[in-house]
Amino acid sequence: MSEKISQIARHATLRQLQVFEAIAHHNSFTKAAEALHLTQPTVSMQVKKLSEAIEMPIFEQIGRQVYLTEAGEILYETVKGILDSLVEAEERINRIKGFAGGRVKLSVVSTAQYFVPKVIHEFMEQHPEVNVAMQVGNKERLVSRIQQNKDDFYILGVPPEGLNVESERFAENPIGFVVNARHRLAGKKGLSLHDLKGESFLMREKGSGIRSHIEQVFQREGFEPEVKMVLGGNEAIRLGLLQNLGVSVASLPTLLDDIERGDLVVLDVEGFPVMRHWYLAYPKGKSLSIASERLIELLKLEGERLSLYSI
Amino acid sequence: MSEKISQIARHATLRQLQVFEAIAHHNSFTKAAEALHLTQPTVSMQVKKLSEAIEMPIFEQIGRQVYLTEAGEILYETVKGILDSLVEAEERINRIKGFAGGRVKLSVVSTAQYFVPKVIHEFMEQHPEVNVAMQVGNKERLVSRIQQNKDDFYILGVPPEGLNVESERFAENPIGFVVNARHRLAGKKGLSLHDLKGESFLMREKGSGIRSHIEQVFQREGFEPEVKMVLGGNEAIRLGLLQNLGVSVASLPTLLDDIERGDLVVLDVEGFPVMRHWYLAYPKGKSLSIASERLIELLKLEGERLSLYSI
DNA sequence: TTCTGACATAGATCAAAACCTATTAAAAAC
DNA sequence: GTTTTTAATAGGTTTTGATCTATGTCAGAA
Repeated sequence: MSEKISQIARHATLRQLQVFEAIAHHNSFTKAAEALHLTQPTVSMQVKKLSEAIEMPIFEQIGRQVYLTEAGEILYETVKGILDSLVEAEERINRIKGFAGGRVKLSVVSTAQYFVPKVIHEFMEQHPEVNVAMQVGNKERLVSRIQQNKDDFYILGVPPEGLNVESERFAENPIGFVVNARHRLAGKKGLSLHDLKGESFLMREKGSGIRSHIEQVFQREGFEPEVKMVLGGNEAIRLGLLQNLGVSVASLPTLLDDIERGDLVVLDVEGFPVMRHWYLAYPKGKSLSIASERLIELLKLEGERLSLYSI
Repeated sequence: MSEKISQIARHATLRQLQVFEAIAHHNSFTKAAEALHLTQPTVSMQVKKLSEAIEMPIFEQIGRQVYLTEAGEILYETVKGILDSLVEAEERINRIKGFAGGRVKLSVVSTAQYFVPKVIHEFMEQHPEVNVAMQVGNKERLVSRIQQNKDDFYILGVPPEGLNVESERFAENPIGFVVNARHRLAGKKGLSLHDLKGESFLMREKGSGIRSHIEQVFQREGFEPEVKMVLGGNEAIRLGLLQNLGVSVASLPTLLDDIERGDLVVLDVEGFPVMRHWYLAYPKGKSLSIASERLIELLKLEGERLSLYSI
């Protein structure tokens, strides 16, 4: 532990150590002065001060040569190490200033894991020297991590409240009716909820954020779907749809690939898609690294791209 | 190489690093201020300056907690290392200030090797943590080492001239007639050179410093000894004397043990012993360590002890 | 809402660091 | 013995470091 503060640290200065290093390196006060663009008396003075701090001579002059004393030699080894480590630290910091070598930590709610990794991948191709660490968790876990300042930023499905964070809606998360392309309703225009009566429904388990949200909408419209299957997890819904087992209400971005490929289609139902959003958040006072900012930028771009599908 | 001087070293101060370390350690400006007996604004100011030196924030405040930024974390690791290494250097230097851990290097002319090691041994018993390194060499070699400032100090048979050294006559090196205790002259008082005529002489080889010195004395007195044996080296002379093979002229200190034990005796010849000396020398400007000074002190004591036998 | 804890800012003082120029001192080289 | 090289000393200026008190701000806790 560096609890004990040394006399040296108390009374010496970094400048003195630099000058000392130069002298020891050149074995000459005058040469060191030249190298540092100083006058010779200046370096003499610095050495004198440093010697006083150490309470021992650090150089001895024999003839017209200077030599390190024993104490000087000990100090020299130390000082070389110190100056080198400062240079190294500075290099590392410069690297994170200018991108390379930095790391970005983010946590996302589980529903975001369908599109964030793709963006991270893109980011890492552009900046291979940046380390990205993504955590996935439920809302509770995210809130806890935010409070502990564990990550650089977060992606959530609802704007966090009560926490002191900057948050920003950055992508639309449209929820819509999806069917297999071969489904009999596929492609039909101007459907209303009533046209869906009697359809087999594939629904997420109770407790899913999406399901509770959708149920509110249905209730408002007085619509009661005939639920054929309750499937846990988004992936199960997706597989059900691909096998044309029925209609589902789902977050469209998570099915984007299949929709783009034409295997699944979004039904044109009045009042849908219902719009939810993704929120990007970070604690107030957080100083984001350039790398983080760049990744956020890419996420927003992807967010905009996704939003095209909401129209 | 620490040729490149870092921005940090240019603009930061050791004090700032200390304060920074304390804050990072306590995760609090206020706590750090207390620990360092400073006010909170003071440490805030130090951090601000340090941040400016680094050109990056090093702390971020989230709620009522402070956290290191990424740059801060890099800096923290470095700073811990720096402060620790300063403490360690200081400890090492303190050890040589107060004896332990130091080293003493000396070079002696070969004729001194009969009594110096004994003193070194005594010194090392008193200060077991000091390293002593003794080189033995002829005069030419010693002069070369002096010029290169290779050792802390030197022991020679003549005061070095032409070199810029402090030198001090520190022990007498009496040259006298020695015989076996059973020799017929042993114990006789008030002898003169003429009483030695006809005695068998054991002499060092030509070229020995002692022999040439003695021959000058003999010549001055018009004395011409009957040399029975010429023996190379001090040890050969000693063995010859122990076997009572004759009279010898020798450096008494080198035979001290046998004389004290009573096996050999010094003859009481008028004008003898002739006095030579040992000289202790070190370059002007040399800063001697405490350990060196202590060893020199012991050497002088031994020198005085030896000198008792010159009376 | 108000209170409290924690850092930031402002303004000021004092000490010291970091330089310089000019001169002195000492040893080595010529 | 004079010159040259190299460091020390003296004396002075300017900058900046280090620190204080008093006050402001802001988020979390009560």
